[in-house]
Amino acid sequence: MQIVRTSADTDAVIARRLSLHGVQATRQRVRIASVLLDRDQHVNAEQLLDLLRDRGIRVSKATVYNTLNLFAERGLVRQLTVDGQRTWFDSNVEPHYHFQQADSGVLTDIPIPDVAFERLPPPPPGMEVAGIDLVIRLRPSKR
Amino acid sequence: MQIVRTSADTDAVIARRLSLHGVQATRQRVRIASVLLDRDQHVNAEQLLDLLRDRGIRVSKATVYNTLNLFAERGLVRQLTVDGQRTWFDSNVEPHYHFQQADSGVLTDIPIPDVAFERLPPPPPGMEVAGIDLVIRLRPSKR
DNA sequence: CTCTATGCAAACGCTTTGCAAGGGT
DNA sequence: ACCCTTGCAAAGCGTTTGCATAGAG
Repeated sequence: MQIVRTSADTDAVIARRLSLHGVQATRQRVRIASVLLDRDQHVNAEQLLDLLRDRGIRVSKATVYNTLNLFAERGLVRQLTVDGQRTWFDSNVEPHYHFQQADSGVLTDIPIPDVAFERLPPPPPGMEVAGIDLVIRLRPSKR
Repeated sequence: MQIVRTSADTDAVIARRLSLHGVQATRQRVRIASVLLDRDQHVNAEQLLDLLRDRGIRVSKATVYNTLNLFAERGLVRQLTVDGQRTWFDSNVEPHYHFQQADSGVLTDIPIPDVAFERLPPPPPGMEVAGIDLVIRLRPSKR
């Protein structure tokens, strides 16, 4: 079942969500959020810029970068480091892991319950675990 | 017990190692390898350049980059992606995982036997697992 | 009215590349 | 002798920043 909302409605909902994360709900940010947080996805700045343009939303590159970083800082998106080339942002902020296609770099979520650790090393003295990043790299199988 | 070799001896050993990996053993590459592959370490291009300078070895920045990429391609080092800012190279090419200090970015090896998976998701159809990257992010503990 | 966000272009940091000179086999 | 490597400087690419203008509360 698909949920359809008027754009005004959606914007208000988004604006409140931003406020709750301590982010001032400006026009650009609401527009960016409406595209970025619309569904679970992995995007980089350029792709987001394209997505916005596709919908006729004009936002400067600088604002896209600033907004992505701000959203990441405030927990609206998760910043991923999977290749050294660009920064990826994951609109799914729930803990989870990733598959990555070696060729294209495309990311796919792995839900937490799909992975279980039987043994993990204790953190060094004076340190605690801040998070676990697990990436399963994939390649096309031979047969 | 520490193994001590004459530098001439070492260079010959290194040169053979490079050849075995299909890398032509030029002067710069042997020098770089002697510093880089000397022990298990995680370095980026700039750090390697500094290490070389410390030993009075003059190599251009371009050559350091070219050589690191070549070594990675030929399996002499492993390329790591842990932050989006720079590329790290790990002289330990045996499979293993990493701790990463959130503040400094410093990497520490986690030996394979220290981690055991109880459950892992099957790769999607037509794909096979090329590798598993596991990074346990650390922060100073509160108490 | 004040403070923050936005857009633009320039600056930045890391990495790659074009080209001429030098080195390996 | 030929092909590969090296060094230098310039270019490239993703990202950040300075500053003037526009917008939010």
